[in-house]
Amino acid sequence: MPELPEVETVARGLQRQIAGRRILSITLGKTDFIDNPEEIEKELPGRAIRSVVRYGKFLLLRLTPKENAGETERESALLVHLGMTGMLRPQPAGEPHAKHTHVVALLDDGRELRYIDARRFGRMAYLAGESLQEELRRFGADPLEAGLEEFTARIRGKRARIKALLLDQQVLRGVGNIYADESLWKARIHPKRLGARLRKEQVKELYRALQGILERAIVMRGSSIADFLDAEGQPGEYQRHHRAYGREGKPCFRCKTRIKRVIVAGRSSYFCPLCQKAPRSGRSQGRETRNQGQGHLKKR
DNA sequence: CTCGATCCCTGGACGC
DNA sequence: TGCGTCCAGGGATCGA
Repeated sequence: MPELPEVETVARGLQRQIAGRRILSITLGKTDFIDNPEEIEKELPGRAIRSVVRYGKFLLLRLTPKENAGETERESALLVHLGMTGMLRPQPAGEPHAKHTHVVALLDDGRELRYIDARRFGRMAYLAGESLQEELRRFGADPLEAGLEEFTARIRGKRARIKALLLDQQVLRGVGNIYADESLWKARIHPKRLGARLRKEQVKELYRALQGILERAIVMRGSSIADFLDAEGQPGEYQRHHRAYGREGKPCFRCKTRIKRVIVAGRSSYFCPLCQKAPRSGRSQGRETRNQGQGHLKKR
């Protein structure tokens, strides 16, 4: 499932492979995940791909203006969200199309940029000018660009559970379920803790954990757990370093306690029940701790 | 404001 | 082998 490190990996691969190429034509398959398919068919042919960058979990293919369009140069881009199973990669035009290939852009060097997405949980949109800026403004800070001050303000300024905040793209853009759980594990914070009730020191630990994990995951070209492949068709390696995500019942790397799984913010959340202390029970924070009195805390 | 529930979609795992 | 069922999850939406 492409999150920030996976999308960054794809963006870098595409930048290397297709930046500068001109789009000659567009062929669409199923379009129910595309905001404006007819505009894509009309606007993309003739434009070159100026650069490919990541924006949160989106790929932003920045485009040149149409050649003869005398209009004032408006920023234009193709936004691509890979959802759960989306893949975007250039392939020789002669190669057969994989199943679930829904968008094909013929490039000026004989290759095709193909969007393949079995579940179509992704999203694609052509946007320009103010509507592009408006769309980008909807999202929160990039976790790798935000300073500690901003991060702290965003986390402590809300009363939602920390897991929900990490997943909320309007708070931070790019974090998904895997890296949320991994960073909470590293910072020893229970996913049900309220953001507003974290101590400053804990927020700082979370900030450092999140940045460190994202950076390391980018170096390893992301996590391939289901079927993530980068722009070159290669899997990532970071799944070998997961400490919490997907490890239900397995021993915690710190204390050997079995990793537990609970649903928080509607998503599976993996955590160590010993290292990541649950919030005091109460209607506001969930009741996982109902029977964990002070009794056995210092059991020795 | 925040919550959970529901829907979208398909492939893979699992049970019989 | 071949069904049926459940689950995964990012994001939108809706009602509580």
